[in-house]
Amino acid sequence: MARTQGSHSDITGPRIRTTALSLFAQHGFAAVSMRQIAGEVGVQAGALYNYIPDKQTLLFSLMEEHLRELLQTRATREKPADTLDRLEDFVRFHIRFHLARPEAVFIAYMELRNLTEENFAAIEDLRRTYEMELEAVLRTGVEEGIFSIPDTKIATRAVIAMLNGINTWYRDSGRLSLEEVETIYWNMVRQAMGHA
Amino acid sequence: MARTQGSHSDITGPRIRTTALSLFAQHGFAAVSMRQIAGEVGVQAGALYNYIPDKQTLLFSLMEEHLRELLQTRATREKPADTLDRLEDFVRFHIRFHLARPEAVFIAYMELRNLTEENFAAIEDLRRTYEMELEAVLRTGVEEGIFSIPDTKIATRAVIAMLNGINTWYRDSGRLSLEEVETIYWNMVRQAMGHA
DNA sequence: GTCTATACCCAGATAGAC
DNA sequence: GTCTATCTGGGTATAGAC
Repeated sequence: MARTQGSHSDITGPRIRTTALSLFAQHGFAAVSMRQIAGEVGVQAGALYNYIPDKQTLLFSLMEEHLRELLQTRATREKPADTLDRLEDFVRFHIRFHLARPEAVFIAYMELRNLTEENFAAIEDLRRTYEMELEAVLRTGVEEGIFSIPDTKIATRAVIAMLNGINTWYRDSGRLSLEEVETIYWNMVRQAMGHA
Repeated sequence: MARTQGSHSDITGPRIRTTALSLFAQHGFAAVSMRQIAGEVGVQAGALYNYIPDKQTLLFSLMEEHLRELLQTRATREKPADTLDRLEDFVRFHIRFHLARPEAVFIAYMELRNLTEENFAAIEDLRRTYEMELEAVLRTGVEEGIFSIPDTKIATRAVIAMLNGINTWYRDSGRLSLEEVETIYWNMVRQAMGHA
């Protein structure tokens, strides 16, 4: 993969990010070296620093980009008016979005320990924003009497944890289609929330 | 914490393990050095190798010990005859056992990437054994007609993921007691499994 | 923008004195 | 069983030539 020489600013920048994402997901942030990333990209380690200030910032920006895209995509989506439909929409959206980018999801959950304090706080803030939408739906449903759960905060966490678990086992080549998985989980979530 | 000199085989061995467990949970396996472990224990790095062959084996043995204790504890527990009671027993046991040793749980899930192929296979085998008990209960319940789930394998994973999520937020000092958390989750699980 | 070279530091693991 | 000392390799990041 050795590069002779030359200027490739449009290509190298994005390639560093996708390569780092993939390597961090496979081996973990701390276990991946800058030399390793550079090697896969096809440049020398020093060249990476034309694009990123340091390794920590690279990790943070990958996580931040992922969460911002999540919020952005969610925000521009048309939402059903009915509360039950809204929960179904959230569940199906969550599964689809997260299964489509397993590496980013994995990093965003597993590498929180490796963020500096400030960066950690920023990422947690974005995640909280996302989860608050789900909690709002659940609270509305409780007020309307269609859900029966004693604590919407806990129910929110339970739903998110259950859905995130899919990423640990789902494979495109598996025996169930994405649509089937969505439906199975949607039913479990609906029932768990005490919907009749 | 410098140790002058002398022999402490009964103390040092266990201390290495508890210290490593704690440091790995906090910073991640790859980010913790042998010198760091030795420093906290109060010995020089070289002395660690009187107790462990290498860092990889240390990680593996910590995970293995955790899972063996899980299986052991579970095996020697009296099980209710009724299927619904059995599921409730599993849920409450799982929550209690895992909340009691958050560091070991965290490592056993987060550091799988850092195991060699053989060690990974051994750990996954132990985990599968544990989860198979839950799946057996669910399958029995479906046959008896008290649960209504289309796929017991997926339901098993969903329940485990939901319960494991508790470890990411539960604190002894929080607003809910362990008993309350258990009951809330037990109800969500029961309903998710389609129990009337 | 990328290269080569390097500063500086720390990693895992071992050898041999005590 | 622990220490000190050390081997060997690799880490992040920077400097300066092209």
